[in-house]
Amino acid sequence: MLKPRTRIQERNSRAILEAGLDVFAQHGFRGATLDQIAEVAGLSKPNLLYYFPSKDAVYLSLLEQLLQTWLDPLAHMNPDGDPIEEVLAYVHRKLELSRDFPRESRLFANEILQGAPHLMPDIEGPLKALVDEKAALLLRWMDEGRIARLHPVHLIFSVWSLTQHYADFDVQVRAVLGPGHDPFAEAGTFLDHMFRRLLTPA
Amino acid sequence: MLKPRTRIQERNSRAILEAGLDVFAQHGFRGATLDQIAEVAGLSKPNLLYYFPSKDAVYLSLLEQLLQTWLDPLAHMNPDGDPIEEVLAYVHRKLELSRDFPRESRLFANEILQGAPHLMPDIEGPLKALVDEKAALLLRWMDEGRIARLHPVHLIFSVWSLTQHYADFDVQVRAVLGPGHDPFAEAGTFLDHMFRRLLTPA
DNA sequence: GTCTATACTCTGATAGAC
DNA sequence: GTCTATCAGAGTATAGAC
Repeated sequence: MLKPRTRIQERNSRAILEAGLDVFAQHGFRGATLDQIAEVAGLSKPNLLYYFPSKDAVYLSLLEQLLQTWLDPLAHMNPDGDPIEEVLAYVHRKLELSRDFPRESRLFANEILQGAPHLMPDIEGPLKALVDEKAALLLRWMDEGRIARLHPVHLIFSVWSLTQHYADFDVQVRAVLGPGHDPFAEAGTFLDHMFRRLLTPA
Repeated sequence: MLKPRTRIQERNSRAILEAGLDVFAQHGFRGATLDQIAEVAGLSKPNLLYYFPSKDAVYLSLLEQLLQTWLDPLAHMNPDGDPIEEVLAYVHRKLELSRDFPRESRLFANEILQGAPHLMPDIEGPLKALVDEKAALLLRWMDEGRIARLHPVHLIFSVWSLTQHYADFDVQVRAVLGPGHDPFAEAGTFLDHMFRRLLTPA
């Protein structure tokens, strides 16, 4: 990406990333076209390529920011807090991400569906390391009898899948619920209930 | 699709649909190319187009079969069975679908991520109708005090998201678990535990 | 910095030989 | 039924005027 020096460059760089997020999230890397991204960004295609040297560069620039944002809620699970409230706070933060950044969620989903060709190193590295760390914490809480005993890694998977579903399958969720629903508000109540019930020791 | 009349036509039609499933599931509709599908199928591109008139025709042919298979487990939830065992059986059947037909799951995910341009009528029609029917059944069971009270539609969403996650995010699941794991076997145990705990009346 | 023009490749689809 | 050849259009990317 061109290092932004002027306000115009700043604005156009942002517009391209915004547009790229739209298009890549909907159609995946190969399904997205520079034509479409340029149109959404309100630029000509050559002008887009003045700011980013290639389609790949736009995609990679988007992915770079993504994983950090994605892992942040899990990283904030506090070892010294109340176990059940910590997990619930994590669930709610993750659901808020789905609500506020659905395109980022779908971009991530597309990348994984393609076999994670760009993100695999990050998944096997920092992501796995963080999950291992937090799984150990959950296990300690289970050993201390403060939350119910469950496979800690699959517990984390369940938080991911349940929250991301509301971003990635948004159109299906809304179509099935019908009009007059607030999917994310209902999901918040539902998931709070669900995990509280699940985690409270027997 | 060409109506198969000979064994060769039968074999080639199948090979094309198999290959199309591979490629569409990984790259989505726009990201898939006839070149790649033909290569995977072991045919030339013109020969592929002898069997299917267009790229669209291959994709639609795959989608047609999909929804029926996808809804089948939910349709089989029996109003006269034991409520908790019926839901658990549904969860296990859905997880088996993820294990045995991961490409179909990813094809579906891709279609929804794109905004369900082809499947929306089926989602608003038969799928919503089936969910409404089964949600009413779940609600009856809740009213009778035979399962815990939860939002029935979001309960169904939770089954979808938790089971499909193991197909759609397979590479991530395996990378995070590390070697020496059987994701689907562990998920079966985990989800059985989870829903039993969740659904048992207080 | 942005545009027009264009090079070159890929993609979906067709024609016609065999 | 399958292949080679090919077309028109879309796709990524570059050159060069302004």
